[in-house]
Parts: sequence; C-alpha cells; structure tokens
Amino acid sequence: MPRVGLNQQTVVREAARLADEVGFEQLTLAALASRLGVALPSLYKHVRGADALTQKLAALATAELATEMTTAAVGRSGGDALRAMADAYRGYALRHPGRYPTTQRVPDPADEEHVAAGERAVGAVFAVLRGYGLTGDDAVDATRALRSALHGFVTLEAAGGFGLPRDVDRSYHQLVASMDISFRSWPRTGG
Amino acid sequence: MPRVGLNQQTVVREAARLADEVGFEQLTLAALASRLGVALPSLYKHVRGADALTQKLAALATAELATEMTTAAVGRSGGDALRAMADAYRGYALRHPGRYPTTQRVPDPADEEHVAAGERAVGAVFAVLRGYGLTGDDAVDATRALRSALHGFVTLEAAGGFGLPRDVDRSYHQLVASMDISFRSWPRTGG
DNA sequence: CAAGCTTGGCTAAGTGGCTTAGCTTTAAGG
DNA sequence: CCTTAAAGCTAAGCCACTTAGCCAAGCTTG
Repeated sequence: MPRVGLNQQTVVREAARLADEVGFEQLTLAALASRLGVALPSLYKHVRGADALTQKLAALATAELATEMTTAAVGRSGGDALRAMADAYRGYALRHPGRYPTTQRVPDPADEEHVAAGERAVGAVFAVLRGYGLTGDDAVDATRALRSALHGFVTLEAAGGFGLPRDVDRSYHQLVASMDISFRSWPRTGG
Repeated sequence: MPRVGLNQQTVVREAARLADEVGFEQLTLAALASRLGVALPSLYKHVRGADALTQKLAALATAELATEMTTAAVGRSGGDALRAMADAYRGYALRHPGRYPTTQRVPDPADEEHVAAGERAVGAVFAVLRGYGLTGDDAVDATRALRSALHGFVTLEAAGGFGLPRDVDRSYHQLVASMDISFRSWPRTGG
C-alpha cells in the first residue's frame, strides 16, 4: 500500500474544495476519502472525526474571509470602506458556498488560529464603523446589525429564498446603502 | 398491537414540539417514533420520510410565523408596526428554536398551504413597508433587507454568535430602529 | 547497512440514522 | 358477520461515522 502522504492541512483543504463543489451538507468523510485516494478510516489519522474536520474547515474559512474583508477595506473609509467590505463578504460567500456556512460557527477556544481569525473579522468591521464615529456599545450594536444583515442576505440568497425576479445584486447594493445611512444617523446610546 | 391513532397532523405537531426541545438538527425519526409510542417504520404510514416531514414542519412553522407577524402589525403603522412585527419575529424564533430554521425553506410548489403561508409572511412585510411609502422594486429590495436583517440576527443569536456581553435585546432594538431610519430615507430607484 | 520504531495506510466490525418490503391485525362499513 | 383498507409490526438493507487492531513504509540511529 503506497503512501499518499496526507497531513491535516491537505485533508482540510481538500474538504474545503469538496464542500464548495457539492455543498457543505453533502460533504461526507466517504467522499473526501475517495477524493484523496485513501480508505475512509485513514482520515482519522489526520483529523479526530467529522466534527473536528468541520471545526478545522471553519477556522480555515474564517481566516480566509477575515483576510478578504480586511484587504477590501484597506485604504478606504466611511461608505467606501463599507461597500468594499460588504462586496468582499458576499463575494466570498458566493465563491465558496460550501465553506461559508462554517464561518458562523463559534470557535473552539482551544483553537487559537480560529479564535484569532474571528477576532480579525470582527476587528475589520469595528475599524469600518470607527469611520462612522461609532465606538463602545454603539459599535457593538452596529457590528451585530451589519453582521446580521450581511449574513442574513447571503444565507437567504444561497437558500434560493429570494423568489421574485428583481435583481439580487441591486437588492444587495440597496441593503448596503441603507446600512450606510443607518450608520451615519445611528441611534446613539452614548455607550 | 393496540392502535395509537396517529395521523399526519399529530405526527407533524409532535415533531414540532420535539424539534423545539432538542433542536432541529437533533430531530430524528427514531426519537419521534418513540415519543409517539410507535415503531419507527410506522411513521411512514403518515409521512413519506424524513424530508417530507421537514417540509410539513416548514409549512406549519411558516404559517404560525406569518400569523404572529400579521397579528402583531394589525392596527399599527410605520415604525410602530415595524417594531411590533420585528418583536414578533424574534419572539417566535426564540420560543420555537426547532421550528424556526425550517421557516427559511423554499416551499414545495405542490404544497398549497406552505406556499400560501409564505405569501402571507411576505405580504405582512409588504404591508408594513407600504406605510413607509415603499412600493414596487423598492418594496422588494426593502423586504429583502428586512428579512435579511431579522433572519440574520436571530440566526446568529441562536448560534451563540454574539460573544460580547452587550445586551442582545438592546442590540436588536437598535437594529430595528436603524431599519426604521433606513426605510424613512430609502435610496429610491423609482421602481 | 541493518534494526527498530513511528506512522500512515488497511480491513473488519459496530452503532445509529433512514428506507423498503411484506406480514398481521384492527376496526369500520356493508 | 365478513370484508377490506389502513395502521401497526418485524426483518433486512443502505449509508454515514467511529473504533480496534493489523501491517508495511520509510525514517532514525547505531
């Protein structure tokens, strides 16, 4: 039996590719093993099991998403930064439909990289909101609002939840424009 | 073997209760059957299988949610109606954590009740938006924005995605307040 | 270079989901 | 009372994940 030479990274990266192709729900250890040219139980030499694989996938996807969000916003501010970040967010979700759902998993506190990636993503949003003068509790509320709006939109879009023929791109741009308006006149609590 | 006297409705309603108790992901035909006091395959006399059960559950939950949204908004208008409907929406999701996720399933066109329930829910949102003077394409965009924001928020809340100690109720009220502001000054396209 | 050890592969087997096939019995209706 | 549709059952199969335990590849070290 010739060795394939797997390690955790190659397994997780192939899982990410496979998830994007078939959908996260259809990602199965059996399919992954066959894709990698090994028998299913061999995967257990590299990941603890299906749950652990999903967590590792989440860490990878969160890091990728945080990087794209940060890169998009760099050198911009205000509505410019908001639009760039929002486009990067949706772009990632559309290009990586299998990875995206995992980005909403709460990181395992023991996985430092995952925790750090999550903090980078939130930090990127915070930085954009600072451009609107939002800090403290206001920034927390606004971050939750922005995450909710973006996550909700891409989730509904991916689920095919937008039935009517109206162009989805335009709806998204209108959503982002409305968030821009909201942040300019955010109902301050003085937090 | 004494008959229990099940029918599709009792099965679906018990599935709804069970889902709320253990979570939609943990809803299993085995657990449902044991709860109903029958052997697992007996359920197939009443529902076609696990997928069909989920669809029926979705139809039930969508109808319940649409009713609560409509009831909340009746006799109110503008921001008042928006807040009432938003509170009803989140309230339903919190009281029925197992049913809520199914409300985002696209209805099977063959299931008239499900389709009708979905239309009632969208219609309720449309009615509220009409109070802001939003119609046509603007109303479509605004509906998508509102659904995204509310669905995103309750989903992230249910997933435990809001880590910071800031009060979640307040964040939600701020989100709804910001949507109110957005709808007042919606970026019109004249659709 | 050989011996030995770590490690990555394997097969076998068990659990727990969902589903189908086919039988039995209930209980409703003529 | 007899018939029959339907509601229950058992048995069996599929597919996913997981664990146990074996074997060989290939590195390390004397």
